[in-house]
Amino acid sequence: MHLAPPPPNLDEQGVERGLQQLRALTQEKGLKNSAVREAVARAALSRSGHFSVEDLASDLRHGGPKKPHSATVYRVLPILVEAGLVQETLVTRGEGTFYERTFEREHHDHLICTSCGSVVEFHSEAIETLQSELAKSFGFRLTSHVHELLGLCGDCDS
Amino acid sequence: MHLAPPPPNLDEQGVERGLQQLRALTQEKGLKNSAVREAVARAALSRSGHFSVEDLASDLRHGGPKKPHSATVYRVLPILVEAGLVQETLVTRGEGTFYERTFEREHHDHLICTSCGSVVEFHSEAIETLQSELAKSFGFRLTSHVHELLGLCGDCDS
DNA sequence: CTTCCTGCAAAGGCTTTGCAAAGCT
DNA sequence: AGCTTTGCAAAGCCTTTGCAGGAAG
Repeated sequence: MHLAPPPPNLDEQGVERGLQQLRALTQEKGLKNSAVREAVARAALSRSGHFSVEDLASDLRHGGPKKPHSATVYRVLPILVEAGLVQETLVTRGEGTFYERTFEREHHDHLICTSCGSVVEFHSEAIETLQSELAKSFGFRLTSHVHELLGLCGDCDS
Repeated sequence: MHLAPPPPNLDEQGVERGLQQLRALTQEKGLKNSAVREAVARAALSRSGHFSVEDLASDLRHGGPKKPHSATVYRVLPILVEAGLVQETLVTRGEGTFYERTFEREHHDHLICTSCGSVVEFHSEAIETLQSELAKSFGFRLTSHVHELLGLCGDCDS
Protein backbone atom coordinates (compact mmCIF):
# COMPACT_ATOMS: atom_id res chain seq x y z
CA MET A 1 0.00 0.00 0.00
CA HIS A 2 1.45 3.36 -0.91
CA LEU A 3 0.82 6.88 -2.02
CA ALA A 4 0.44 6.91 -5.78
CA PRO A 5 3.33 8.91 -7.23
CA PRO A 6 2.41 12.46 -8.22
CA PRO A 7 1.23 12.58 -11.84
CA PRO A 8 4.46 12.51 -13.89
CA ASN A 9 3.39 14.95 -16.57
CA LEU A 10 3.37 13.45 -20.00
CA ASP A 11 6.04 14.90 -22.25
CA GLU A 12 5.48 15.64 -25.93
CA GLN A 13 6.47 12.14 -26.93
CA GLY A 14 4.06 10.71 -24.40
CA VAL A 15 1.26 12.82 -25.78
CA GLU A 16 2.17 11.58 -29.23
CA ARG A 17 1.98 7.97 -28.07
CA GLY A 18 -1.44 8.72 -26.64
CA LEU A 19 -2.61 10.13 -29.93
CA GLN A 20 -1.36 7.05 -31.71
CA GLN A 21 -3.36 4.89 -29.38
CA LEU A 22 -6.38 7.04 -30.11
CA ARG A 23 -5.83 6.69 -33.85
CA ALA A 24 -5.61 2.95 -33.49
CA LEU A 25 -9.07 2.94 -31.96
CA THR A 26 -10.66 5.33 -34.41
CA GLN A 27 -9.30 3.40 -37.37
CA GLU A 28 -10.53 0.16 -35.92
CA LYS A 29 -13.97 1.69 -35.55
CA GLY A 30 -13.96 3.18 -39.02
CA LEU A 31 -13.99 6.76 -37.74
CA LYS A 32 -12.25 9.56 -39.58
CA ASN A 33 -9.32 11.59 -38.48
CA SER A 34 -10.15 14.88 -36.86
CA ALA A 35 -7.94 17.72 -35.79
CA VAL A 36 -10.52 18.84 -33.28
CA ARG A 37 -10.69 15.44 -31.62
CA GLU A 38 -6.93 15.34 -31.39
CA ALA A 39 -6.83 18.80 -29.91
CA VAL A 40 -9.19 17.62 -27.19
CA ALA A 41 -7.06 14.53 -26.66
CA ARG A 42 -3.93 16.66 -26.42
CA ALA A 43 -5.54 18.88 -23.83
CA ALA A 44 -6.69 15.88 -21.83
CA LEU A 45 -3.31 14.17 -21.98
CA SER A 46 -1.56 17.36 -20.96
CA ARG A 47 -3.63 17.89 -17.85
CA SER A 48 -1.93 16.80 -14.67
CA GLY A 49 -4.77 16.20 -12.27
CA HIS A 50 -8.52 15.89 -12.26
CA PHE A 51 -10.45 17.96 -14.74
CA SER A 52 -13.97 18.71 -15.90
CA VAL A 53 -15.33 19.13 -19.39
CA GLU A 54 -15.27 22.87 -18.87
CA ASP A 55 -11.62 22.74 -17.83
CA LEU A 56 -10.74 21.14 -21.15
CA ALA A 57 -12.89 23.51 -23.14
CA SER A 58 -11.25 26.40 -21.35
CA ASP A 59 -7.73 25.08 -21.99
CA LEU A 60 -8.58 24.85 -25.64
CA ARG A 61 -10.05 28.31 -25.80
CA HIS A 62 -6.89 29.82 -24.41
CA GLY A 63 -4.25 27.43 -25.63
CA GLY A 64 -4.38 26.65 -29.31
CA PRO A 65 -6.00 27.72 -32.53
CA LYS A 66 -8.83 25.19 -32.31
CA LYS A 67 -11.71 26.15 -30.03
CA PRO A 68 -14.09 23.22 -29.92
CA HIS A 69 -17.61 23.74 -28.70
CA SER A 70 -18.26 22.05 -25.37
CA ALA A 71 -20.87 19.82 -27.00
CA THR A 72 -18.01 18.47 -29.05
CA VAL A 73 -15.93 17.85 -25.98
CA TYR A 74 -18.85 15.94 -24.54
CA ARG A 75 -18.93 13.86 -27.70
CA VAL A 76 -15.19 13.23 -27.77
CA LEU A 77 -14.64 12.25 -24.17
CA PRO A 78 -16.32 8.84 -24.36
CA ILE A 79 -14.00 8.01 -27.25
CA LEU A 80 -10.97 8.98 -25.19
CA VAL A 81 -12.28 6.76 -22.42
CA GLU A 82 -12.70 3.87 -24.81
CA ALA A 83 -9.20 4.45 -26.14
CA GLY A 84 -7.88 4.15 -22.61
CA LEU A 85 -6.53 7.68 -22.39
CA VAL A 86 -8.76 8.95 -19.60
CA GLN A 87 -11.27 7.71 -17.09
CA GLU A 88 -14.12 9.15 -15.09
CA THR A 89 -13.13 9.90 -11.54
CA LEU A 90 -14.21 11.50 -8.27
CA VAL A 91 -17.73 10.28 -8.87
CA THR A 92 -18.73 11.10 -5.30
CA ARG A 93 -18.12 14.78 -5.80
CA GLY A 94 -21.55 15.05 -7.35
CA GLU A 95 -21.14 18.35 -9.14
CA GLY A 96 -20.53 17.36 -12.72
CA THR A 97 -18.30 14.69 -14.15
CA PHE A 98 -14.56 14.66 -13.63
CA TYR A 99 -11.89 12.87 -15.58
CA GLU A 100 -8.24 12.08 -15.21
CA ARG A 101 -5.59 10.66 -17.45
CA THR A 102 -5.00 6.92 -17.22
CA PHE A 103 -2.64 6.63 -20.17
CA GLU A 104 0.89 5.73 -19.02
CA ARG A 105 -0.12 6.33 -15.46
CA GLU A 106 -0.23 3.86 -12.59
CA HIS A 107 -3.67 2.80 -11.46
CA HIS A 108 -4.82 4.39 -8.21
CA ASP A 109 -7.84 5.10 -6.07
CA HIS A 110 -8.83 8.09 -3.97
CA LEU A 111 -9.07 9.17 -0.38
CA ILE A 112 -11.15 12.32 -0.21
CA CYS A 113 -11.64 14.82 2.59
CA THR A 114 -15.31 15.73 2.70
CA SER A 115 -14.53 18.94 4.53
CA CYS A 116 -11.75 20.64 2.57
CA GLY A 117 -11.94 18.55 -0.59
CA SER A 118 -8.31 17.50 -0.54
CA VAL A 119 -7.59 14.29 -2.39
CA VAL A 120 -4.94 11.66 -1.74
CA GLU A 121 -4.22 9.08 -4.41
CA PHE A 122 -3.21 5.66 -3.20
CA HIS A 123 -2.58 2.25 -4.54
CA SER A 124 -3.11 -0.94 -2.60
CA GLU A 125 -2.05 -4.10 -4.29
CA ALA A 126 -3.71 -6.11 -1.54
CA ILE A 127 -7.07 -4.54 -2.24
CA GLU A 128 -6.65 -4.98 -5.98
CA THR A 129 -6.00 -8.66 -5.46
CA LEU A 130 -8.97 -9.08 -3.18
CA GLN A 131 -11.19 -7.38 -5.73
CA SER A 132 -10.09 -9.77 -8.44
CA GLU A 133 -10.65 -12.80 -6.29
CA LEU A 134 -14.00 -11.50 -5.24
CA ALA A 135 -15.18 -10.89 -8.77
CA LYS A 136 -13.92 -14.28 -9.83
CA SER A 137 -15.74 -16.05 -7.05
CA PHE A 138 -19.00 -14.53 -8.27
CA GLY A 139 -18.29 -15.40 -11.88
CA PHE A 140 -17.70 -11.81 -12.95
CA ARG A 141 -15.03 -10.62 -15.32
CA LEU A 142 -13.87 -7.32 -13.87
CA THR A 143 -13.43 -4.41 -16.24
CA SER A 144 -13.08 -1.50 -13.85
CA HIS A 145 -14.01 -0.26 -10.42
CA VAL A 146 -14.75 2.80 -8.40
CA HIS A 147 -13.20 2.99 -4.98
CA GLU A 148 -13.37 6.24 -3.06
CA LEU A 149 -12.74 6.54 0.65
CA LEU A 150 -14.49 9.48 2.27
CA GLY A 151 -13.54 11.04 5.56
CA LEU A 152 -11.80 13.88 7.28
CA CYS A 153 -8.16 14.62 6.71
CA GLY A 154 -5.80 15.31 9.59
CA ASP A 155 -6.16 19.06 9.28
CA CYS A 156 -9.95 19.04 9.23
CA ASP A 157 -10.34 16.47 11.99
CA SER A 158 -8.78 18.52 14.77
CA MET B 1 -15.66 -12.53 1.96
CA HIS B 2 -19.23 -13.45 1.30
CA LEU B 3 -22.47 -12.60 -0.41
CA ALA B 4 -24.34 -10.07 1.68
CA PRO B 5 -27.54 -11.67 2.94
CA PRO B 6 -30.64 -10.67 1.01
CA PRO B 7 -32.24 -7.58 2.56
CA PRO B 8 -34.15 -8.90 5.59
CA ASN B 9 -37.19 -6.65 5.29
CA LEU B 10 -37.71 -4.43 8.27
CA ASP B 11 -40.81 -5.33 10.25
CA GLU B 12 -43.10 -2.73 11.77
CA GLN B 13 -41.06 -2.57 14.95
CA GLY B 14 -37.92 -2.08 12.94
CA VAL B 15 -39.51 0.78 11.07
CA GLU B 16 -40.52 2.25 14.40
CA ARG B 17 -36.94 2.04 15.66
CA GLY B 18 -35.84 3.81 12.52
CA LEU B 19 -38.32 6.60 13.10
CA GLN B 20 -37.06 6.97 16.65
CA GLN B 21 -33.55 7.33 15.39
CA LEU B 22 -34.77 9.98 13.00
CA ARG B 23 -36.56 11.83 15.79
CA ALA B 24 -33.40 11.76 17.85
CA LEU B 25 -31.60 13.58 15.06
CA THR B 26 -34.31 16.11 14.34
CA GLN B 27 -34.64 16.99 18.01
CA GLU B 28 -30.91 17.38 18.34
CA LYS B 29 -30.96 19.73 15.38
CA GLY B 30 -33.91 21.69 16.66
CA LEU B 31 -36.15 20.63 13.79
CA LYS B 32 -39.86 20.10 14.23
CA ASN B 33 -41.82 16.92 13.93
CA SER B 34 -43.44 16.32 10.60
CA ALA B 35 -45.85 13.65 9.51
CA VAL B 36 -44.74 14.08 5.92
CA ARG B 37 -41.11 13.53 6.77
CA GLU B 38 -41.99 10.43 8.71
CA ALA B 39 -44.08 9.14 5.86
CA VAL B 40 -41.07 9.47 3.58
CA ALA B 41 -38.91 7.75 6.17
CA ARG B 42 -41.43 4.92 6.47
CA ALA B 43 -41.46 4.44 2.73
CA ALA B 44 -37.67 4.42 2.61
CA LEU B 45 -37.34 1.99 5.50
CA SER B 46 -39.93 -0.31 3.95
CA ARG B 47 -38.18 -0.58 0.60
CA SER B 48 -36.17 -3.74 0.19
CA GLY B 49 -33.62 -2.89 -2.47
CA HIS B 50 -32.28 0.12 -4.30
CA PHE B 51 -34.66 2.96 -4.99
CA SER B 52 -34.84 6.37 -6.59
CA VAL B 53 -36.57 9.51 -5.40
CA GLU B 54 -39.35 8.82 -7.84
CA ASP B 55 -39.79 5.30 -6.46
CA LEU B 56 -40.42 6.74 -3.03
CA ALA B 57 -42.71 9.43 -4.29
CA SER B 58 -44.63 6.79 -6.19
CA ASP B 59 -44.91 4.50 -3.16
CA LEU B 60 -46.31 7.39 -1.20
CA ARG B 61 -48.78 8.34 -3.88
CA HIS B 62 -50.23 4.87 -3.92
CA GLY B 63 -49.65 3.71 -0.38
CA GLY B 64 -50.86 6.08 2.27
CA PRO B 65 -52.91 9.21 2.79
CA LYS B 66 -49.92 11.54 2.57
CA LYS B 67 -48.70 12.37 -0.91
CA PRO B 68 -45.57 14.47 -0.57
CA HIS B 69 -44.37 16.46 -3.52
CA SER B 70 -41.13 15.13 -4.96
CA ALA B 71 -39.39 18.39 -4.06
CA THR B 72 -40.17 17.49 -0.49
CA VAL B 73 -38.70 14.04 -0.91
CA TYR B 74 -35.57 15.69 -2.26
CA ARG B 75 -35.47 17.85 0.84
CA VAL B 76 -36.08 15.00 3.26
CA LEU B 77 -33.61 12.47 1.90
CA PRO B 78 -30.45 14.25 3.10
CA ILE B 79 -31.91 14.21 6.59
CA LEU B 80 -32.53 10.48 6.37
CA VAL B 81 -28.96 10.04 5.25
CA GLU B 82 -27.69 12.08 8.17
CA ALA B 83 -29.85 10.05 10.53
CA GLY B 84 -28.20 6.91 9.24
CA LEU B 85 -31.35 5.39 7.77
CA VAL B 86 -30.34 5.36 4.14
CA GLN B 87 -27.31 5.94 1.97
CA GLU B 88 -26.63 6.87 -1.62
CA THR B 89 -25.71 3.88 -3.71
CA LEU B 90 -25.02 2.65 -7.24
CA VAL B 91 -23.31 5.93 -7.99
CA THR B 92 -21.83 4.55 -11.19
CA ARG B 93 -25.23 4.02 -12.73
CA GLY B 94 -25.25 7.65 -13.75
CA GLU B 95 -28.96 8.08 -14.37
CA GLY B 96 -30.19 9.82 -11.25
CA THR B 97 -29.42 9.12 -7.64
CA PHE B 98 -30.23 5.85 -5.96
CA TYR B 99 -30.55 5.08 -2.29
CA GLU B 100 -30.79 2.02 -0.11
CA ARG B 101 -31.57 1.40 3.49
CA THR B 102 -28.59 1.12 5.83
CA PHE B 103 -30.52 1.06 9.09
CA GLU B 104 -30.26 -2.34 10.77
CA ARG B 105 -28.65 -3.77 7.69
CA GLU B 106 -25.17 -5.20 7.32
CA HIS B 107 -22.74 -3.03 5.40
CA HIS B 108 -22.02 -4.22 1.88
CA ASP B 109 -20.59 -3.13 -1.44
CA HIS B 110 -21.62 -3.84 -5.01
CA LEU B 111 -20.53 -5.90 -7.98
CA ILE B 112 -22.35 -4.63 -11.03
CA CYS B 113 -22.76 -6.13 -14.48
CA THR B 114 -22.35 -3.35 -17.01
CA SER B 115 -24.19 -5.37 -19.62
CA CYS B 116 -27.40 -6.57 -17.96
CA GLY B 117 -27.32 -4.36 -14.90
CA SER B 118 -27.52 -7.19 -12.39
CA VAL B 119 -26.13 -6.37 -8.98
CA VAL B 120 -24.45 -8.63 -6.43
CA GLU B 121 -23.99 -7.37 -2.91
CA PHE B 122 -20.92 -8.59 -1.10
CA HIS B 123 -19.05 -7.98 2.08
CA SER B 124 -15.33 -8.41 2.47
CA GLU B 125 -13.98 -7.98 5.95
CA ALA B 126 -10.45 -8.09 4.57
CA ILE B 127 -11.11 -5.12 2.31
CA GLU B 128 -12.81 -3.21 5.10
CA THR B 129 -9.78 -3.71 7.29
CA LEU B 130 -7.38 -2.63 4.59
CA GLN B 131 -9.44 0.48 3.99
CA SER B 132 -9.27 1.43 7.64
CA GLU B 133 -5.55 0.91 7.83
CA LEU B 134 -5.07 2.86 4.68
CA ALA B 135 -7.08 5.83 5.87
CA LYS B 136 -5.29 5.75 9.19
CA SER B 137 -1.87 5.74 7.58
CA PHE B 138 -2.77 8.93 5.73
CA GLY B 139 -4.18 10.57 8.83
CA PHE B 140 -7.78 10.40 7.68
CA ARG B 141 -10.76 9.53 9.81
CA LEU B 142 -12.97 7.46 7.56
CA THR B 143 -16.68 8.22 7.51
CA SER B 144 -17.86 6.26 4.50
CA HIS B 145 -16.77 4.86 1.20
CA VAL B 146 -17.95 3.97 -2.26
CA HIS B 147 -16.74 0.70 -3.68
CA GLU B 148 -18.32 -0.59 -6.85
CA LEU B 149 -16.80 -3.33 -8.98
CA LEU B 150 -17.81 -3.17 -12.63
CA GLY B 151 -17.62 -6.03 -15.06
CA LEU B 152 -19.52 -8.72 -16.89
CA CYS B 153 -21.49 -11.34 -15.03
CA GLY B 154 -21.21 -15.00 -15.98
CA ASP B 155 -24.28 -14.88 -18.21
CA CYS B 156 -23.18 -11.83 -20.15
CA ASP B 157 -19.57 -12.93 -20.52
CA SER B 158 -20.22 -16.04 -22.57
C1' DC C 1 -20.32 11.09 -53.11
C1' DT C 2 -20.91 9.01 -48.88
C1' DT C 3 -20.05 9.06 -44.15
C1' DC C 4 -18.36 11.29 -40.21
C1' DC C 5 -17.59 15.54 -37.53
C1' DT C 6 -18.66 20.13 -35.63
C1' DG C 7 -21.09 24.17 -33.98
C1' DC C 8 -25.13 25.98 -32.61
C1' DA C 9 -29.37 26.09 -30.45
C1' DA C 10 -32.87 23.67 -28.34
C1' DA C 11 -34.49 20.11 -25.61
C1' DG C 12 -34.06 16.87 -21.61
C1' DG C 13 -33.76 15.08 -17.06
C1' DC C 14 -32.72 15.52 -12.46
C1' DT C 15 -32.38 18.60 -8.63
C1' DT C 16 -32.65 22.99 -6.26
C1' DT C 17 -34.78 27.28 -4.95
C1' DG C 18 -38.12 31.28 -4.03
C1' DC C 19 -42.32 32.14 -2.28
C1' DA C 20 -46.59 31.96 0.28
C1' DA C 21 -49.53 29.03 2.94
C1' DA C 22 -49.71 25.71 6.56
C1' DG C 23 -47.83 23.33 10.65
C1' DC C 24 -45.18 22.85 15.07
C1' DT C 25 -43.88 24.46 19.71
C1' DA D 1 -45.44 34.73 17.62
C1' DG D 2 -41.49 32.67 15.51
C1' DC D 3 -39.50 29.17 13.34
C1' DT D 4 -39.76 24.99 10.27
C1' DT D 5 -42.04 22.49 6.56
C1' DT D 6 -44.62 21.86 2.36
C1' DG D 7 -46.44 22.36 -2.33
C1' DC D 8 -46.05 24.48 -6.42
C1' DA D 9 -43.86 26.51 -10.12
C1' DA D 10 -39.84 28.27 -11.93
C1' DA D 11 -35.16 28.27 -12.42
C1' DG D 12 -30.56 25.86 -12.75
C1' DC D 13 -27.19 22.81 -14.26
C1' DC D 14 -25.08 19.44 -16.74
C1' DT D 15 -25.55 16.72 -20.68
C1' DT D 16 -27.66 15.08 -24.92
C1' DT D 17 -29.77 15.63 -29.39
C1' DG D 18 -31.40 17.47 -34.08
C1' DC D 19 -30.01 19.76 -37.76
C1' DA D 20 -27.23 21.99 -41.41
C1' DG D 21 -22.86 23.04 -43.09
C1' DG D 22 -18.02 21.41 -43.43
C1' DA D 23 -14.29 17.92 -43.55
C1' DA D 24 -12.39 13.39 -44.52
C1' DG D 25 -11.95 9.18 -47.24
